[in-house]
Amino acid sequence: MKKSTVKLKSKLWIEINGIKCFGPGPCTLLELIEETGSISQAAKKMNMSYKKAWEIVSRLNDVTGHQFVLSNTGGEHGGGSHISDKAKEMIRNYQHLQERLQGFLEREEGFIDI
Amino acid sequence: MKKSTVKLKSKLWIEINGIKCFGPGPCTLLELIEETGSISQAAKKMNMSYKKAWEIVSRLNDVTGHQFVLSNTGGEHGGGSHISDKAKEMIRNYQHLQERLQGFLEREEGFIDI
DNA sequence: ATGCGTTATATATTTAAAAAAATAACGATA
DNA sequence: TATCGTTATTTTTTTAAATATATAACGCAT
Repeated sequence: MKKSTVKLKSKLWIEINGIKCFGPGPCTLLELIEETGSISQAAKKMNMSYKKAWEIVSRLNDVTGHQFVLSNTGGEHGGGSHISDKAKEMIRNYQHLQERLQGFLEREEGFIDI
Repeated sequence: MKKSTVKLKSKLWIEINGIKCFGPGPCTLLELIEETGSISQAAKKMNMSYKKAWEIVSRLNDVTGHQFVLSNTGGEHGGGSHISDKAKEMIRNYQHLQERLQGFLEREEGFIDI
């Protein structure tokens, strides 16, 4: 008889004025926009449709009142996007929070007994 | 200019052998089964289809190897269900954990600045 | 002017999840 | 044996989410 493995899992997100706008998906997306310089390439890298990526960016800019992502259309390579310092700060905060939550869950996991 | 309200939210669940089996839904369901003595009435009370409720119960019994919910079919009132001590223990553990997580999030919320 | 890759947006299609509906079995009771 | 409300299960329908497709605009380069 094999002992079963018990794991605590969670999903963490931020709501602004009641609107869910920042979780694991948006966080990864922002990182990839920074890395690739483009929303469409970022979306492709994480197997997300451009439309969904655009909606995330749009909602983020909208609800925070900050320009998390700045975009240009046209030009040499068709345009592109990059993220603001505010966005970078948000990424850092979220990741730090995520790590602390992970620690919390791992400590608690020991107390779950089935 | 009104300051926007920032809230940290999370969802917490337990996986056994990689299978998600206990979260807020199942927890409420078990409580209502205890309260009503029936899966169907419990499901109705929380606006859940009987089928989904039954699947939750089935998976829970299956994956834990414990009889979290014990059912009888037929008989005076058509049968019914009740939950085991193991299930009650699980509910307590989960709720306690949820409370501690809530505290964690509220403390962290102050550090999020947008 | 034409081509390029991108942003921006709307529309259509597909997929997955949830709910609803239908059916059978069960066992006490009348 | 007919009735009852439940559990148990399958099948159908509805709903929601995600994806795919299509189109226009943009501005630089050739």
